[in-house]
This record gives sequence, C-alpha cells and structure tokens, in this order.
Amino acid sequence: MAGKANGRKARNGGGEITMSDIARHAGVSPMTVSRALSDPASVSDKMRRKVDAAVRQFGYLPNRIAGSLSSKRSNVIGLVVPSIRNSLYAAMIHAISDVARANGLHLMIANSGHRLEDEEALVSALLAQRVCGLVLHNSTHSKRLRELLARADIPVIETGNLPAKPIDMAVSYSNFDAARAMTGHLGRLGYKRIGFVTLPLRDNDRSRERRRGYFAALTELGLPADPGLVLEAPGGFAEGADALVRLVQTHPDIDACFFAGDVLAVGALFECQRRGWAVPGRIAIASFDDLDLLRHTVPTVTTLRIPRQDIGRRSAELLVNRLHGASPQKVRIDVGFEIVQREST
Amino acid sequence: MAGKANGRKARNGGGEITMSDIARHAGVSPMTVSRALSDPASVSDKMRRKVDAAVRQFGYLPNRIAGSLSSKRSNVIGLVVPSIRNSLYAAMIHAISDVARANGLHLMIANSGHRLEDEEALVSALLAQRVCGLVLHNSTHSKRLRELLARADIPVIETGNLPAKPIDMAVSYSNFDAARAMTGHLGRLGYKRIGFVTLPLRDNDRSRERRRGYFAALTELGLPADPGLVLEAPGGFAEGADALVRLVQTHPDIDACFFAGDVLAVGALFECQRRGWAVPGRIAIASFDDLDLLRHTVPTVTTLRIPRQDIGRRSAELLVNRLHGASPQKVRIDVGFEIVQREST
DNA sequence: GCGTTATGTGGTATCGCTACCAACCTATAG
DNA sequence: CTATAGGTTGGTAGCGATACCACATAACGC
Repeated sequence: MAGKANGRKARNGGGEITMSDIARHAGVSPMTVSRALSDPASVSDKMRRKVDAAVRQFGYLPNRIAGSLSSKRSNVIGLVVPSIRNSLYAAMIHAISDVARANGLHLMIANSGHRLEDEEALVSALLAQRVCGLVLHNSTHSKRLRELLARADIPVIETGNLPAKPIDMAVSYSNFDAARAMTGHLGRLGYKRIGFVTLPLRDNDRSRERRRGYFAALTELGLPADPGLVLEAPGGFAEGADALVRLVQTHPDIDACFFAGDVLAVGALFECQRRGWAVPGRIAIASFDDLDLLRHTVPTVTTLRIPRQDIGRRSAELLVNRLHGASPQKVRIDVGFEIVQREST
Repeated sequence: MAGKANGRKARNGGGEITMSDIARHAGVSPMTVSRALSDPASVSDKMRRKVDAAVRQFGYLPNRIAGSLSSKRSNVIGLVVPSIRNSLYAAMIHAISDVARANGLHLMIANSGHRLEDEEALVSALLAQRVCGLVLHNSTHSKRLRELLARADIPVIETGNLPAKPIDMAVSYSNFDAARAMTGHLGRLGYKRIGFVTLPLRDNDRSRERRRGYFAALTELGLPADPGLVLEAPGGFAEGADALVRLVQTHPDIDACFFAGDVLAVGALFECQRRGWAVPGRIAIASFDDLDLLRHTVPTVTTLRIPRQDIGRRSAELLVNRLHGASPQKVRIDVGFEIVQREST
C-alpha cells in the first residue's frame, strides 16, 4: 500500500487519475471523455476509440462521487430492514439487489434491529448520503421520520405490511388477512382449540396485525377467543419448542397451534419429535412464511407462502421506473399470499 | 412529491438547503457550520448553539456526497459476498454492519452470485463509488482484479479462506484444516467408509480446500480414498437427500457421510427420517458450519462451528483501525474452528 | 508592557465531474 | 454559392462541502 493520500499536499501531486488526465492523453476535451463513458452513442467512433484506449491504458475509474455531486443523482438506493440475518429479508434483499444491479444502481443496507428509534437515525444517514430511493420494511414511523422523507422528495417503498396511509408506495401483503386465512383454514380442517404464538408485539405492526387476524378468524369460526391460548415469544427454535410445551401443559385440549414465525414452528415440530407427540395426531402445527426448510421436515409443515422475492423485485422495479421519470403517483401493490397445506395439519 | 429537481434550472432556485444557507441564518461562516457539525468540540458554545438552532429549524441534512468529494473520504465500505441469501454470509454481514455503524460507516453490499467474472465488475463499481475499504469473501481473484485493488490503495479484507498470499488482510479459517479435522474425527469415532458430499468446486477455492482436507485425513487415517464416495451437489435440502441416497445405494457399506454444506446435511437427515434409516445407527451424518438449526434437529447434528460473526466483527474492526490511521501491514487472522460433537455421529 | 502561544473564526481554493451554451463542422436544399 | 439544419465538440460555471492558511482575539510569561 504505497502513497497513502494524506491531506491536501498529496492532492495536486500524486492525486487520482481524473477525466482531464484521460482527456489530455486522448487528445480530446474532458467533456468528450465524460460523454464517451456515460453515453457512448453521443460521440463519434473516432473519439470513442481514443477515449477507450486512454481509459484502458491508465485503468481509469471515473469518480462517481464527483459525478453524483455534479449531476445530483447518486444511483444508490437505501434499504432499512429489521434484521439482515433473517432469511426472509435476505430473499427480498437478494431480489432488490438483482434488479438494482441490472439498472446500474447500488445498494446501501442498514439494519434497524427492530428498534424504531434507530430507524430514524439510519434513514437520516441514508438521506445524508443522498440516496435516490428508499425501501423500508417497517411501516410504523415516527412523525419526524415522515417529515424527513417528505422533505427529501425521493421515492419510498414500504414492504412489511400494507399500511392504510402509505408514505409513498407500498409493496406488500396483508398480515391481518394472512393470519386470518390460516386460522380459518385450521378451523375448517376441524381443529377446535387453536393456539397462537406471536413474535414480539412491541413496535411491530406486522406482529400485531397477525394477532388481530387470528382473533378475527376465531370469531368468524364461532370459536371462543381464549387469551391463554396466545403466547408471545422471541423468534428462535428453543422459544418455539418452549411455547408449544407450555400451551400443551396449560391447555391439554389444544389440538392445533399456529406460529407467527417460521423458526418458532420448526422448533416446536422438533420438540414434538423429541417427545413423541404425533403431528398432526396429537397437535397440528402451522407456520407463517414459506421457508424452504418447511417443505423438507418430517412431517412437512403447512404454512403461508409470502412471495418475498416478488416483493423485492417489484419494489426495485417501481423505484427504477420512478428514477427513469415515471410520474410520482401513490402505488399500493398487494402481492397476496397463499396457504400451503402440508402434512402437519 | 412536489418540486422534482429536473435539471439545472432548479439548481439555483428551489435547490437543496446548503451549509451556506444555515450559515447565513445562524449568522456565522459556512466553515463554522462545517466544524460545528463534524467536530463540535472545535467551536465555541455560543457558535454551536446558533448553528444547532438553525440546523434544527431547517431540518438540514449535510450532503455527504459533497463532503466525501471534498475530504476524499467516503465513509462507505464495500462488501462482495457470493450470496446475500445464504445465512452464513448474513451472520457475517450483520456483524460487519454493527461495527460499521458504531463507527459512522455505511455499507454497500454486492452479490457476486458465485460468478468470478461478476466479482470483478462489482469491485470496479464499488471502487468507482470510492469506497474506503473492501471486504471480499472470495479469495481466488482475476489478475485484473488484483491490479485494480493495488491501484485503489484501500484496505481489503478476504474472509472466505486463508489465502497463501493475501491481497492485503485476511480474516478467516482454514477450510482445509476444518474438513481434515472433521474427517479425522469421524475416523477416530470408528467409521470406516466415510462419504463426502461437496458443494460445487468450480471457481470456488473453499470447496476445493475442503475436499483436499477430506482426502488428507483419509490418508492419515489409513483409509482408502475411494473417488466413488465423493459426490458434488449444488446446495439444497433435496440435493443433500439425493446425494445421500445415491451414496448408500452405490456403496451399501458406507457408514458415515460428511457434508460440506449445512443445508445438504439437513436434507440428508430428513431423508433418513423419512426412510427410517437410523442416524447414526445406519449412517452417521456430519455437517460443515454451525447453523442454529443443527442444534435442534432430531437427532442433533455433529458439525464444524465456524465463528462467522467473529469474522465479520474482526474484519470490520481491522478496516476501522486502518481508516483511523493504523499502519498498513499485512494481517492474517485465523479465527479457527471447533468440532461440535452431537448425536448424529 | 510586549512578545508568544492558544484558541476560535473566516476566506479562498479546490475536489472531479456534468449541465448548459456556444462554436464548429459537414450536409443538403434552394 | 449561400442559408439552414443536424450532429459533434469544447469552454465555462457550478454541484456542496472541506483543507489550509490567515487573521483576530484571549491568555500567559517575564
């Protein structure tokens, strides 16, 4: 690592190769170099060849920071997810990443760790980086955050839920409808005492919507809503196992359990295997989100398929359209969900 | 979304709020605003209060693109992983993200999709964005890529393997040693016919190192190296199941199988459950990488624990140190690994 | 009292690129 | 042969911040 740039001294002397350098060596003006690189069709073949040769010779990489400042377009989109680690978000990020890359955009990813107060700070930081679009998973936002976004005047997509009043655009599914549909499905399969294990409810509209959907379905099924059948658990295999055991012990007549998180459901399933409880003979298990894993366990697990990749892809496509000049109209796309009936229910 | 910035016209008129605007309204010079924001201790209380008030009043967010151009520091680190979707990388990214955030750095993540030729393009793009540091998972690089990185003169960390000749710094473990240790472990447990299922070998030094480790251990154990006992499979539950079945059918005397990818191992385990093959009675199963899942399956699965989070954390810390001025010396950190003996072997 | 060091503040000159306008060249029509 | 249009090219003036220097003021020693 030679010649570290350490201050103004090095700026003029050993500074980076600039467009002017390339221009000088190619015998053209800097503007021609700029055009040859960003819109090759706008310069003549002769010029383009000269520029390309010089670019290759010096291994020139244009400075996009300068380009962004000048053009007021950063070509970076920001992403705030509750947890990079969760494979559900990973599937969405992957899809966004693919579409972004195909359109010459870069991704800046930030992790809110499910903390609402951090989201605001992260969005501020991304806006300071002048991202040209933003994807937020959360859809409960502080007032200040909404103001920030309004002032920033960039396209924003919410993906975690279908908010009643989206900030700008939303691509998601209804957590309420999904949980209601699955609970209803269990009821129609004949289960009478259906437990529900929810992920933490604090600062999490998705969790709350799912619980609301569960209760709505019970009412529709004409089943009593027993608060004792509802447990809150942080995500995790052990927590799912633990929740199931507690429900079975406190409510021996429980015949089905709906887990609002896939990992919880799998943890519970393994616990049943360990204890020799037949699934679905002793208790049926249903899950939320179609982890690949659920298709391979023994028994396979009934679940809700949420098209996470579609959410990512369509979000990115909407952003790209806007950046290409589409008129800024509120869009609210419901990607829907699907009940996948398998052996566990 | 009112007043979209559309070209030079809007630049002067309805343009963004700048430091000069804040300075004017606070009755100080732009430089004082700059200092009040980036190094509050360097200005007097009186000035800082005036600046803070104006900043709050206008909801001013400094333009970091301009800041980066001027200071030649982008405060963005680039990350190239084979797959965002894979939870192993996710754990590493998460750790990097945490350390980065604590140090005011942002993350730009790119997905190489295990394609070597894409890695070069992605690194170029990140360098054009003038990232101030780079983390690469892959450690087989094209000649042109190495040249690019040398010219860029920024800290680079490789995390996928411990290369003999790192570009700059490496934080990883030895895939060879790990695979060798696990194979040796199986041998010492008394298994005689040990199969090996590898992930794709093409363009993947990690996979090749693991296979090398497997063969080395067989030699040390005095067991014959039967190429028929080695299968290559793309990652996936079904692929793991399939590989196991094929090995058992072609080599009925096989008594253990080592999977170089965790998902493969779990797929195989489920297949055994389905077919009623006792694990480890009929066949023992060992895995690579300590997915949380492996601690909860029935039976639990013997595996190699690779400290993915540590890799991320230490990589980020090394980058941060360098950016804070640490001398650029080659560092090669071996985070090691650990054999986790469980019920499946 | 005056020189000397701290400390805080402002002015100026970039950073490397792109938008815009003006100038130029080559065709084609009249 | 001149006028007009179309297509390329170059010059200039920023984009919004920071580094560096210069300067003013306050604090200190002898």
